[in-house]
Order: sequence, then structure tokens, then C-alpha cells
Amino acid sequence: MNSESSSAEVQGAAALERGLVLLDQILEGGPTASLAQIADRIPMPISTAQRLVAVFVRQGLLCRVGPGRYAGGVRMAQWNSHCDWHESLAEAARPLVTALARAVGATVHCGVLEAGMVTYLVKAHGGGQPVLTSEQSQLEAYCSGIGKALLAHQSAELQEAYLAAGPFVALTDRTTTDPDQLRRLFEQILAQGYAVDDAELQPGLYCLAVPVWAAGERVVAAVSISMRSDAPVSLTLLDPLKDCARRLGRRIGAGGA
Amino acid sequence: MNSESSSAEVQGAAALERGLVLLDQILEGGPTASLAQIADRIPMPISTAQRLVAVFVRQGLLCRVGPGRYAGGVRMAQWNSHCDWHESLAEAARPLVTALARAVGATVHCGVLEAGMVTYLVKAHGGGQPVLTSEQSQLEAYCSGIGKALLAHQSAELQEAYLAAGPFVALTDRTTTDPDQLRRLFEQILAQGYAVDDAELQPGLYCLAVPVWAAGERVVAAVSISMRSDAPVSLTLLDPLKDCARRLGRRIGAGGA
DNA sequence: TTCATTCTCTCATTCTGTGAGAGAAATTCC
DNA sequence: GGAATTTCTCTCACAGAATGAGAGAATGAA
Repeated sequence: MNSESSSAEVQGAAALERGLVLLDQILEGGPTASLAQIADRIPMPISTAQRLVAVFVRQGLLCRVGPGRYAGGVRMAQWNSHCDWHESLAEAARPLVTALARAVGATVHCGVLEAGMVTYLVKAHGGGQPVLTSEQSQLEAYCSGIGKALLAHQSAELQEAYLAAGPFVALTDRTTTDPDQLRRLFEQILAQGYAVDDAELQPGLYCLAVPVWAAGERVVAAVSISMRSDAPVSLTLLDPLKDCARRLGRRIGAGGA
Repeated sequence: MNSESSSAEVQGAAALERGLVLLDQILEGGPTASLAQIADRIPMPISTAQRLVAVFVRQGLLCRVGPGRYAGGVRMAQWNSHCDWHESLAEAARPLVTALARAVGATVHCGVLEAGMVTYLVKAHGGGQPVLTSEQSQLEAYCSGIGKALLAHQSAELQEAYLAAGPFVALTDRTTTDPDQLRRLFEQILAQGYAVDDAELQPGLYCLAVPVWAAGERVVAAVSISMRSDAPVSLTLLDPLKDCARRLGRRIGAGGA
């Protein structure tokens, strides 16, 4: 929630950047906040905040709904209708995923986490035995490589909420269903930077997954290599997979927050 | 679609403003546009556009989905979830609508147009015979004061599309159902600045409506005074009604586009 | 591979944003 | 209804930031 524009600063766009941080604060910090409070939080002089907020209101991005109350305006609503983040992500990922699938001769997925479920946005089959999944399909996170890679990089609160939500059904005899075991697994994944699925979802289906760091700051998706075989996916495939994730991360940008 | 930041400029926020215009161009102009094309349209030097776009991408507002293709990013998606324009509008309008209802001793509505239907966002009863409507309810636009006031201020294309969509059912014997007649009515409403509903929706229900100009540039809603009586609403109520609309317009901001 | 497009970076000039505080306009309280 | 309080708007001189042309690096296409 707190935007520390700590990392790499873009040259010559400080004003825009501060404005966006302010807008984010207002929208994320709930609809109730007087200019003084908002200015306090950034921090930023009141008169500067006022000048910027005036621009946002004039542009229809904010709407003054009452004294000390600002909310999204009409323009924001218009923009919303043009934005489908999942679609954008899928479009950005597709060429990279397809290329990787061809390169390694296996099936590659790109997916996101949504309310404890993994949604596959992109699937590309580049060889080997077919894998039975489809784009837009959802599945439980705890038993898939992508799901575990994503869960491991969530905040501690989200992780605990997820682990408390249970129950975790064993889909194969290798599925991890114990919350404590999952918690340790998450730590391990976080440390090593990749997650594996050794036939925990389907017998004979192995998978290797890594998170996608948006602008190197935040995990917003994951990519995985899946294949039907009789042994885990070779870790030699980790490098091309990580490379794909890194490129995707760079492409989609999205820092802050 | 074309943002002419023509009118009153805010002092000392040109950079922010240009940035927002750029962002609007990218989002409204479809996902496909190279920096050069975008810069051409503003107009703005490419290197400046690039600097601003880099900020948006870093902040997660835009996402580069391919060469010459930008779309809304994660941050935009986050903001979306915090924004409910109808709710904001209702919240901003409620105190004004309530005050007007008390002042004139009648029922006052505030509504918006949505796919050819009017949605009542706020209703306040300030005296007189009760009017049978409720907030969030929808009704056909052609036979209500608010609906006609809003339709009259739509673009010609939207009006024609609406008139062509028909059919228009007569709810009372005074309902205007002929497209040509409606078209002339719209011109008249546009010219005089207000719309009337003389028992066209329900027998004995009269109504006077005026549009709400967001920041004096664009009609985004309408307010109306309704009452059960045996004659049209007195035009002496036009002034307080217009005043209410003007104040609401100022409050919600929203220029451009 | 090579070519074409799209994007990124640098730097001197000048125009722009900055921020304190006073004043205006609301909202709330009495 | 009126007064106190909060919230918002405006002005101005200085400093520092944005600007924009063009060369160069990535990237994607053929």
C-alpha cells in the first residue's frame, strides 16, 4: 500500500511520478482523506497536493464526493472499460511462452493467482506428450507448480489466510496437503527461486515453475514448463525458464505499491 | 476522444496534465500505437512521450504488450477495483438532491444514462404526494424527464442509434413515441436547457429535468423535480434546479475527453 | 543473416514546478 | 440563524526540473 518510489528513478519525470503516487494514495487509502491528511502521508506540502488534486479532478480522474472525500471519477471509469489486465498480460506473454515451448520441446504455461486459484492465461505446446489443460481454466494453487511459485511470493498475511482456508485435497498420492508442510515448502521455493510439481496434480505430470517479477519488484504471474514423463523436469531447463520470466517481467513493467 | 486541454489551465501542473492527456490517448486510442504515432497525435516530441510512457510502465499503469502496443497495467486494474463511478456520483449528489427536495417540497431525482436506460442513483422526497420510484431502478429514457434531458445532450450518433433502436411504447396517452418527434424534442431541450415530462410516464406525474455538466464541458447526469399534480411543474422551480445541477457539476469535476 | 522499426539515453537551455502563507469558501456546531 | 472550524484556493520569487533534438541500442521482421 505504501509506494516507496525508492528504486531506479526515471530522469525528468519527477512531477508526473509524484502525481501518480498521490493519486495512488488517494485511491488505495480509501475514499476518506482530506488534502491535509493525504499530503501528510506522502509527505508533500498541502498546496502542492492541492494543485495536483485539482488537475485530477479537472481531468475527471478524481471526483470530490464530499468534504475530505475523493473517489474515482468518470475518466477513470472510462479507462477501466479499456483495461483488461489479464488480457494484456496474456498478450504480452504469448510470444515469449510460445518461443520457450518450442525451444524446450514441452508445454509452457503462464498463470496468475486469483482468490487462491490459479488461472492459466497462456498455454503453448512445443512438443512431447500433450498436457491436459486449457487457457482460462482454473485449478487449485497448492498442487500446481505455478500456484506454489505464486503463493510462496505472497505476503505472509495472504499466505496464512490461504493456509487457514483449506482443506487441501490430495489429487495424487504425492500431493502436499499439510499446511505446515506447505508453509515450509513456500520458504524453500522463496529461497531457491523456483517451484516444482512432481506429479502432485496428475500422475506422471511433472512441472517446473518460476515467478514473474514485474519490474523486478513484485510477483504478478508465473511461468512453468510441464511435461509427462517418469521423472521430474530437469533443472537444466531452469535457465531458459527464468530468462522467459525475466523478459516478461521487463515487458509488463509495473513497479511501485 | 480527442482531449483538447483547451479550457482553463491549472497553474504549475502542465507536466502532469500532459502526462494524463498522453495516457488518455493511449488508452482511448486502442491498444495499438507506437510511441511515434502517439506523439504525433498529441502532438509531442517522441522523446518526451517516451519519458512519460516509461513512467507509466514503471508505475504499472501501462503495460507494453508488444511492439507499438500498450495497454492498461496491474496498477490500473487495482485502481479499478476501488472505483465505482455511480457510487461516487450518488454520494456527491445526495446532499444537494436532499437539500433541493426540502427546499421545493417535492421529489428530486438524480440519474444517469446507461445503454438507453435511465438509472436513478439518488432520490429524495421533500414533500407533496409520494412518487413511486426507487434508487437503482431503471426505466426507459424516452419517457422520463431525466432520460430526455440526457438523450438530448448525447452525440448525434448516439441519438440516432437510440432512435433507431426503438420501439417506443406509450406508457400513457401523452407519451411521445414517434422517433421524428423525439428528435425534434431533443433539439428543443438542447436549446432551452431543460426537459419536461408531462405525465408521459405515469398519469398525473409531472417532472422537470436539467442536465449536469461535469466541469461545464460534458453532460454526465441529470437532476429532476417530480410531483403528482394536475399541471406541469412550474418553471419557477427551474432556477433552484439549475443551481443544484451547477453545484453538482462543479463538485464532480471531470473535464477533457 | 540484414534491414527496418521501435525504443532509450544524453545534455545544455529555459521554462516550470515548488511551497509558505494569506485569504476564500465550504461545512459543522451551537 | 450565525459563528467557529475545517477544507480548499490562490499568489509569487526562486531553484531546480522538464524539455526536445538527435545519436545509438534493442528489438522484431524478412
